[in-house]
Amino acid sequence: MRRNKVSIRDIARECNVSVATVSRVLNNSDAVKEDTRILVQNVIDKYNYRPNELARGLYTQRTKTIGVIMPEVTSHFFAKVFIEIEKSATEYEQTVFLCNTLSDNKLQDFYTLRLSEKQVDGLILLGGRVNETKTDVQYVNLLKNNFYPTPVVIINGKLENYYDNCASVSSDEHEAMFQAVSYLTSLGHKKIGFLGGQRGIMSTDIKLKALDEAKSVFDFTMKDEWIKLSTYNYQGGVQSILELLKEKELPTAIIAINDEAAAGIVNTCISKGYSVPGDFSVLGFDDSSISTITMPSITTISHPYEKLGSLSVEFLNNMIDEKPMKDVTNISLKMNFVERGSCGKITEAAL
Amino acid sequence: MRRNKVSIRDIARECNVSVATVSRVLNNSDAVKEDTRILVQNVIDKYNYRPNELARGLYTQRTKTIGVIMPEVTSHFFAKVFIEIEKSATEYEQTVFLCNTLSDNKLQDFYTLRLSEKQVDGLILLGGRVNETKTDVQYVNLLKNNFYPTPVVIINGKLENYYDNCASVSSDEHEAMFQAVSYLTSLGHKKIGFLGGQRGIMSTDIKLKALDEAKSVFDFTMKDEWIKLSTYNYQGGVQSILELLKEKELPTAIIAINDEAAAGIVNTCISKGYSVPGDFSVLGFDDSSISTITMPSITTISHPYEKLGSLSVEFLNNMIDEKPMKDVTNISLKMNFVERGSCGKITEAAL
DNA sequence: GCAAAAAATGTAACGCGTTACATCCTATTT
DNA sequence: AAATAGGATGTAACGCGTTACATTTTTTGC
Repeated sequence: MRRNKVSIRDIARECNVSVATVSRVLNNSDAVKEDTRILVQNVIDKYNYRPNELARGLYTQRTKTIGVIMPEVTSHFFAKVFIEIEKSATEYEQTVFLCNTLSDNKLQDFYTLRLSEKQVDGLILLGGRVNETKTDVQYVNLLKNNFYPTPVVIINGKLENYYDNCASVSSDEHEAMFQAVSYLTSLGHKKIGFLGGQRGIMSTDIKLKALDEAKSVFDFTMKDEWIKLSTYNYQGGVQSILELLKEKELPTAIIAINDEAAAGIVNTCISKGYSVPGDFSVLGFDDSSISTITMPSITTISHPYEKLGSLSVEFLNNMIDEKPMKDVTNISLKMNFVERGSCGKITEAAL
Repeated sequence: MRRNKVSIRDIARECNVSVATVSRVLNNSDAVKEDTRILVQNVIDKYNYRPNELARGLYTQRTKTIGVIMPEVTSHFFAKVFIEIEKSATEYEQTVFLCNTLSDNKLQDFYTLRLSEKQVDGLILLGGRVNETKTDVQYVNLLKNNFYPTPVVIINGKLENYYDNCASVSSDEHEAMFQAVSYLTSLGHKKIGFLGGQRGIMSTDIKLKALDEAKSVFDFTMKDEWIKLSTYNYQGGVQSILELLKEKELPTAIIAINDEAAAGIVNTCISKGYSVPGDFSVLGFDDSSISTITMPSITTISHPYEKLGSLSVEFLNNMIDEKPMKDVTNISLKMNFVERGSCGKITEAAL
């Protein structure tokens, strides 16, 4: 077996003090005589000794570790949120386990159990399909039976009423959708389509619901044939716009599930000879890096990434420390409109 | 303090057996009478008991955890490699800590110590600038003093001769550069420029060196003024092409440090009224998702992502298990040419 | 039916920090 | 100089699996 690192007992022996004293020096706790402190610290430095976090965690019941479960970091949205989570976690002196489920429920279960065994102090769930569908019920049960009472924060999802020790942080996609419609109608668009995404996933369901509700507030139509769902990526955008273009009557504005899909839509329109925004205004979501790459660049609605990350870590830590949450356990944050080139005033041509 | 989870002793008590027996059931080790096994397993299931990995790791000196340190997951290349690392790690029953340094050396040091305290079984270093520069020497010393003897694998970097317990897995960017030049010269290009990247980082240094060496094999020129370095992203591509366009004489083919930069180059050329590949052939690297989004799409040279991930995890585990490495501790993998639309035969116009 | 071998199970130490409690030492008070 | 308070340090239990070794139970062989 590999040689062991030096332990607190080794340090204590060399200093002729007890392990308790070394521990006190390590944690700046209680009183240690200055002479002793310096003596011990010197030996610690001499050996580059650092306490074993496993042993520490075993006793303190706190690992200073949190888990993050998401579908895929290769998606720009998730990667960006992750970076913010990590930044905040570092402020709380926490390290994060990142688990990519690749949208596989089995893998999600597996990682959840794994994280529980690793004694994470808390879990952040991202992009999950936690609502009323069947697999969700199953996952919620797994959480209840095998993860409770470890706290969980869900980002852009719903877990309240299902798991006791939880909180949520969301982008207000409902309000964002109203912003979107308000903007598009102000440009003169009266026919709006929706492309990409998938029912059963929060960010699609919410947007569609909002779009429907917006009908009673704004003057526009949205026919069922103008909704083509598929996936959350570029290819999904391509597929759904190709589907849409088969219709006899077409909308003049298109809201895409996200910027990746919007990019697929923009490029496909252009290569089919349409003009964007001349023939179609295309609006994306997320402010992904891709949105500045297409020509025209994509007008989009961005998530409050930094807040999304920092608040979820803050909420999680409040629960970990069992601090009162001031009744706010579910928060919804405003999304930000980013105007670029893919939307424009309705033109003669489009009518 | 939060209530403790059920422990192996609780299970043992309820079963009227010793903890050793429960442990044996958990690990399928030694012989346990079938009756006992079933009895114990039932109680384990009843309580959804799962052993505490901290305690296990404390004794076995193995945490089944590895660390990955990289600049940023928001970069597509790193995210893709990470996904592959995670897949392979899962096969080895390992969980991974992901640390993003945001290219900050301090943060890199910090995370390295953190991972050491967490007793990771091994570390994979990605995109680091480990070679002869000053900060590297400092980092290597940190590894030696505070991380050794935990094994380290570096992807697309060099650590041999600096750290004892290490291995490396690389994309053969040198050979890839020869492929690139061979391809471009075969299309008739005799003037090749190089844009993006940064000296001191392996993937830039190697490419420039290879480009230089290729001069004696292929018939082309590469003037110093045609090399404009900046960063690894879209903006870097934009900046460097704008710099290049100020030159009196211009190359007809451009090799970009990666696809993000290539995208910036392609789009900038187009918006300046040039044609790609009519006026400039642009070749990228990495096969990032962005390369299929620009118009034209970007001809690129891809990394063997899956191998990069799986071999680094395999090497790491060989070192963890102290298996002989058959003398292969540094491996270089062939990159793959992906022909798309951004390169073409040299035209009259470009001459 | 008994001895010996084999199988099953138990005991207790171990890995390594942390901390409640005990003990010892120094300084202050009278 | 003795008593006391308070500061400094030590002792040992604890958290929870694992495993070497010891002990008990069962099986095998004759």
